[in-house]
Amino acid sequence: MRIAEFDKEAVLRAAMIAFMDKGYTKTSMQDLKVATGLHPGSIYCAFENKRGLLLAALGQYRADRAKEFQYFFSGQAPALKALKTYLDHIVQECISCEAAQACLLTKALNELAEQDDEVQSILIDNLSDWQASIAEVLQQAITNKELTGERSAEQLARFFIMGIYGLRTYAHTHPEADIMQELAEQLFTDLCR
Amino acid sequence: MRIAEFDKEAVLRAAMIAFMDKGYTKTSMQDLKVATGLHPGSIYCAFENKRGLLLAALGQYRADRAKEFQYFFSGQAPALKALKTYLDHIVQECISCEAAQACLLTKALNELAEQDDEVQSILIDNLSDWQASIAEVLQQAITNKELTGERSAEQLARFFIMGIYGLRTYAHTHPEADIMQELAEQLFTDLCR
DNA sequence: CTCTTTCTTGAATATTTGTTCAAGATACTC
DNA sequence: GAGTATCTTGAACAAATATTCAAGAAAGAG
Repeated sequence: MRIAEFDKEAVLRAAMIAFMDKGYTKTSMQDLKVATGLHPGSIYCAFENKRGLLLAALGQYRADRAKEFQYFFSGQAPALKALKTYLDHIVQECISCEAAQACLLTKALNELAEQDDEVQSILIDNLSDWQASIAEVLQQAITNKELTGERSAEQLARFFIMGIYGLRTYAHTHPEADIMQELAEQLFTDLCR
Repeated sequence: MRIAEFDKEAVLRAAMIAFMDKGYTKTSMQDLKVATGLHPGSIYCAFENKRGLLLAALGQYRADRAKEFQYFFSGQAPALKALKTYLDHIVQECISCEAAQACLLTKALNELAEQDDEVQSILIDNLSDWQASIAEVLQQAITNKELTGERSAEQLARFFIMGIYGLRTYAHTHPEADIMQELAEQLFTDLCR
């Protein structure tokens, strides 16, 4: 017997960053070797192939994001306030574009949608989950009368997520803090009207 | 003497579509040969290399979009009404995802930003131009009292463009007509508030 | 018609890519 | 401590890729 040496989560996070940095196609096995510290053989043994590594990384990403989400919304703060804090966090992520600021889901979606059906459906699943979580928060806000309920929680969630997609893309051209914050402010205000 | 046989604009449009379809990296010379009908030698003779073809295609794209923009905003319709028509047109583009629905600029931005500085700055230039054009339209709407002017034209233009970025990405997951139209409606309403 | 210039062709090239595999290393079991 | 199962290593492989180039084709000039 012999036990695997590497830390799977660490490897997957390293792969995530590499994929976000250069995109799936442009990230070579050489890049992945450097990023993860794993030799090709080990990668193929553990994840089947490059695509398998992407799938595993997507799984890890989903888990990480779910934990993050819980952190932001498990507190005592009113739903809408928590949502604002969450949005600010995302904006901060966009601004401080260290290495790979982008969301792996969005990045992969833009690159691989309509190319790889399985990946696409995984991405859509993940994003739908996320949207549902946001909708729950918004429903809570409506129930608490923080929002009028004029627009449904689902409707608002879709709009909110569209906004974040937009923010992320916008950050590629103008990652300046003041502009990004203004856009987020505007998005949030329109949500509350 | 001998004159070139191929139609440059047609070739560039074909290349545009190919690039939008698979992304720059994944579009092989073989793909480009099929798409454009040009043999590798001719492509290299006319555009230096694959990257040169992308740059040329981006130029053509800009010209085409500028003409399209003029078409939508040269009429007699009030500025805000024209903007709504323009937005509807973009939504329609997103829904009917024939081959490559995406905007070449957005697509390339998501793929190549932070990879190729020259391409990135060209993209930012183009998108800034576009934003400025939208801002002009909005300024006209403010002058005509179609809008309150509570928010500046530039501010609104940024928000509008962020919204379109978001719409385009959202279409990858849910290209259903009703959802897209609802999102666009919501975006436009919030612009007018 | 011939010459010359320029464009076109597509096979050849060099590079990069994802992937495999056999030899070596390691740690657990008995 | 020997045996063995499993992991690690990195060189080797095959496929795909961007690019080049020399030969062939076409069109205008003289």
